[in-house]
Amino acid sequence: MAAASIRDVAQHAGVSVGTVSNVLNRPGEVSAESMQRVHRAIEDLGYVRNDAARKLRAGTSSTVGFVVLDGQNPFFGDVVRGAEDEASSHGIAVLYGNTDEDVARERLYLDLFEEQQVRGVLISPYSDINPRLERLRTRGIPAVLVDRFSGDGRFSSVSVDSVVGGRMAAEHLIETGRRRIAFVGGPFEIRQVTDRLAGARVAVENSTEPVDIDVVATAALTVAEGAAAGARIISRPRREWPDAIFAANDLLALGLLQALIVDGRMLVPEDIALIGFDDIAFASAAAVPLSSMRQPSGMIGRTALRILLEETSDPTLIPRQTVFLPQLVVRRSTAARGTTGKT
Amino acid sequence: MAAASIRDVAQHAGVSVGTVSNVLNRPGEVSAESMQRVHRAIEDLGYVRNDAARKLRAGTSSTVGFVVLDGQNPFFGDVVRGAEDEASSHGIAVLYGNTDEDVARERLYLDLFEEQQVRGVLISPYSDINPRLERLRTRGIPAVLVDRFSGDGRFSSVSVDSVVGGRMAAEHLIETGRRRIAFVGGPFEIRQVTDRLAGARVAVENSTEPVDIDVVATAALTVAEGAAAGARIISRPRREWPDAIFAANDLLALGLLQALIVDGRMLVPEDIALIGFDDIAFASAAAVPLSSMRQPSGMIGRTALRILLEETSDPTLIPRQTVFLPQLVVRRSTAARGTTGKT
DNA sequence: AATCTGAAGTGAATCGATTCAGGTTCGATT
DNA sequence: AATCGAACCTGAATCGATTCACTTCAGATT
Repeated sequence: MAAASIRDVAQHAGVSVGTVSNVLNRPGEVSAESMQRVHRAIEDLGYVRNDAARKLRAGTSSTVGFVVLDGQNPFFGDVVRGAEDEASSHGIAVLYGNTDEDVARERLYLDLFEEQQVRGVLISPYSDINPRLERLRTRGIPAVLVDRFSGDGRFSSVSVDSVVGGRMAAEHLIETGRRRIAFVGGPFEIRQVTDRLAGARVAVENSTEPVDIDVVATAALTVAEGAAAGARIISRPRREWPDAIFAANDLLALGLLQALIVDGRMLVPEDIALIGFDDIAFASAAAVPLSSMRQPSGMIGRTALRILLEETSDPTLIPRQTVFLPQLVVRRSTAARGTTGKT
Repeated sequence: MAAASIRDVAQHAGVSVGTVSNVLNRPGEVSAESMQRVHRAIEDLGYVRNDAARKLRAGTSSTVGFVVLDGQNPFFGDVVRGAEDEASSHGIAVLYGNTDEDVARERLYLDLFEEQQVRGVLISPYSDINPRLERLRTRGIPAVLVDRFSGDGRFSSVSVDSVVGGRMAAEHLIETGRRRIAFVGGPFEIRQVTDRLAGARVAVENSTEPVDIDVVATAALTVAEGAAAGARIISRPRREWPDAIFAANDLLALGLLQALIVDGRMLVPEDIALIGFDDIAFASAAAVPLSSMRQPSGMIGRTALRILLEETSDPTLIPRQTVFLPQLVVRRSTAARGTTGKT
């Protein structure tokens, strides 16, 4: 049983294909009578529009591609979710691909999206793919960078100011009396990591008190790497133990927390404060609820999608950089020493 | 600058469009000479295949739709990931939509996938959509149910035996000396929840020792609901405290764990054992590493996709139900009372 | 009665990749 | 030399929705 085409519908309703198309696309220009008959026919035949034919003719689709860096990180899950919400209110679907920090897959998905003639592309880039995105643009497919500031201003971007976030986190640690801060994060190819560290350094330098900061490098932003980093910190001679840790993201922080609790010699927050970044859902659910720099993740997705749609409808728009400020969320893991603080 | 079409490529290379198509689709039937010239031309013109035209002609695409119940749950993230991996090794892309337990969105995505003529649909159903799936099937679009046994055998499914899983979890609690078990879960519209409880009841009845089990209902399978349920349990008179909790999934379990630790009167695992279901990544990273029933989540996704592809290539295949057994993962949260067990 | 107007409708051309019946070339075989 | 077949190539027809120049016709205007 072949699917019904627009021609079948036209025949069944006793009108021309043009009229059927008008019923579907500009209902104003059709008499009530035809309208009804066409709808009947559609119902009877179970007709469903063939998107391929429509797309071929129109040269564009109602799909948007999203190339995500790390689908396992709940932070990106929230961003995708926001984009999806916004998209579905515009009748647009999000096609989505995971790169897992793999250059080949990043390219694969961009090719795929180009073949599919998506309306536009959201991407949290891993490698430097500006040239690739330029080419897409000449094809009429705009792109918006997500969670990454567009340094050269060639594309619109939606991100969070990681430098400010890093500064706020470190200032919070200093204000609550900490003086020896360890920054845990890596790899340093990831822009956000270096920015957060840079921000923390600013806070340290601006401090009226003398504050130390040292760096513990990790190979990835995962729970496992966080736990490993924790073990390394614990194995230091006791007098070199920090009294605060700033983790580049919450996954690391959760790993660190686990390592510290298992070891048991340094209590959080009594002996050592711990703060993460992203404020994923699991941060507040940790055994010691985790302080964190909240990113408005859903909002990032929504905004990116909205900007993308604006650019598709007016290609002359100049790229604009949207930067949100992160927000300090204080929970028990950074309570000051004397405090019995619960959250 | 209009994008180059296959005709432009043919002209540029001095061959016919048919030959260009052959280069792209059956490289064996083309001389090395033409091959090279066509590839040159493709390079020069920056040609990219128009997927819409190809799909229109072929009547089918190389895309698969995945309708996911709860994109925020890391368990589904892992399933999607597995499906994606398998798909990409077949040159197939996964289009993915989140229903968030919303009937309207479920229908929306199915409509969308039908218009797009996807190859097939993976779905973890929320409402009863068998009729809708039947219609898709008459259109040549097969569907595979994910994480849900197909009761009437009309569709293939890939799931985990939740009854057995529930039994194993409860047996483990009983074997390690627990006698008063609380089952935390809900809503009971979700099949998995009732199955897991049913399994636990079987274990209790089969036990040679007298074992109590009672049910603490939740409104959703989330961390927040878990914490709330924990508070309710703690507020009971002391002699009615359970000595073990079986949570319907890990999100609940993590919430429960947090509530118990914050309160501090019941130690895990000394006073109360805690086991979850799914074995998401955060389970092992919890402050008290969480015992759980592991579901082979990635495998579920891979398998579902593989079955789907088989059904697309041979529509006469009879639906088959694939059921995995969950696996008990013992960590510290269910260590026997005397033990200093660490994991 | 002749003419015009606007609303409603028609149907052929179009988008670009694929397919396949038919054509050409050329070396091997008889 | 004639015949054959394999290898390779050609190009028109096709998929289905959209578009737009064109037709139709009821009713208004002169």
